[in-house]
Amino acid sequence: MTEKVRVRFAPSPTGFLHIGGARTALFNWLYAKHNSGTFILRIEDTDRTRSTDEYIEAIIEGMKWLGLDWDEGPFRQTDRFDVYRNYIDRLVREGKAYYCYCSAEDLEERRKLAMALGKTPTYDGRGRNLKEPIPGEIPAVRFKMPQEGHTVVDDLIMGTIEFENTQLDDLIIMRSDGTPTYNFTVVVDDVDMKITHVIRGDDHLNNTPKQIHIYRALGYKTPLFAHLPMILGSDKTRLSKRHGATSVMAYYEMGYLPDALVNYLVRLGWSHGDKEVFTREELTGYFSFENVGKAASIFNPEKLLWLNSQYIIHTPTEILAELVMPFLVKENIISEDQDLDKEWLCKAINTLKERSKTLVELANSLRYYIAEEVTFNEKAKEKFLNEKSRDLLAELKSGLESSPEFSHQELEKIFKSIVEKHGVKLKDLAQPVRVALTGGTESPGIFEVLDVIGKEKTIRRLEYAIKAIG
RNA sequence: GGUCCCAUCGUCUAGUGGCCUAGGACGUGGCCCUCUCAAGGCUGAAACACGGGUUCGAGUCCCGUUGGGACCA
Repeated sequence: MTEKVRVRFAPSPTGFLHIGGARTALFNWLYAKHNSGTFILRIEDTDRTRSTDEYIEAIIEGMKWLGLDWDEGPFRQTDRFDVYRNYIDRLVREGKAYYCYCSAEDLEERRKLAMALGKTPTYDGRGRNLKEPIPGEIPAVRFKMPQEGHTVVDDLIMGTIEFENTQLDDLIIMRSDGTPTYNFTVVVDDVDMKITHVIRGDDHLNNTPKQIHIYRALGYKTPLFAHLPMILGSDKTRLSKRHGATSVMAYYEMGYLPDALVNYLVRLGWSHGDKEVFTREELTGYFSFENVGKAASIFNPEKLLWLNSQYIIHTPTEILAELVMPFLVKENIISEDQDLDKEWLCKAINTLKERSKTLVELANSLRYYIAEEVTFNEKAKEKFLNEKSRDLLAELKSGLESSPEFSHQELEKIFKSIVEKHGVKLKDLAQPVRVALTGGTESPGIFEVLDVIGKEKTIRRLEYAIKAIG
């Protein structure tokens, strides 16, 4: 009864994979997975002047990072020019398209004239009845749109939308330079690739009736359409560089986890009751267009950051240890060939994972565990490394030196005895120690920090701090 | 300019005519926990754009207004 679902993501390689594109790709991927269908990656590079191989690579890199694997492709339109040519010739032969000799300048002039008269600029179809080619001129090819009646788009998300055919201009399907146009090539590609569901941004909604007529002229059944609402920036305009990072890979560099970004993106427009955090399995299991909203949504970096922190907390520490390595190098915390003891690193990360919203933050917090020397935050030093704390630090140092054990319980005992002896609060000791060991006033629990740093290094740092007080 | 789409807290959203005194999440205020910072727990403020209908009853259906967005060049 139902044919196998085949969907595609068709970005044009005129830039990196951006947030909006990634969301479109994601919804296609989810729909394919949900229906055990096929997900196809197609590169729309007909615009040769703006398309580059670097961007193709970048898009593929972004897709891979997000874990949106495709089953077929990547296909490239530039490999298919002959195919388009054949279809265009056929349409002309069948009288469904015709040559148009109007130059771009003529058209522009007439448009201006119409605007000046307060009329809607439309193409008048003057080439339709041309019997003979005009010698010496290279024509474009226009598609004959029906001139009466209406066209219905049955959209899986937007519902039923009617367009008056009188509004549909005879569309250029091949420019005079021989290149086919977008609205034509998508249809041909989708037909050839047997696409069953066209899932794309709703910026394409107005093109859809035109495309439907091209399907019909070609003699093919139209696919089902699902137009996704747009993602907007904080000022409700199209998401752009003004709104901060829009390239997917920029989020990798800022230390985001791909699953967090995917989770964030899917909740932009789609929902499943009150649920906020999903595994991939849940996502592919639950996904359906019925729960996709129609309204555009605004990209909210704060919520993404929160989700990322949640994903970091719930990612197994061993995996975090792998993921953080490149960031340790990039942040100059370790050298490229430096190795860290895996077990120790995991212990360190365990104290930090619920305090890190990104991998970059995690890496930077690891700095005081890994580095040989601490650098004091000036304010912290001033406030906590002083005459008052010197004796306490010195006493702790000797207490640690004479203790055979370095366990959490033993440490707590040593701290307690010093605190009691001096009649001070634990924080009066803990904060100076914290500054001595980490350089700052914020860190995991002090006993955990001691445990990770180890006896020797701890004593060395206490010594150093005492000296610093003078 | 024409056409098309959209409209619930600041943001993402639940809501498919009575379950809504409008729920959840991010963010934000307060409190608790506490050696700091987080995480966590509790708690507060915060929305149905407006105006008409339809209906016993409308956030939910219809029409209009306003506002936003997209496409066509």
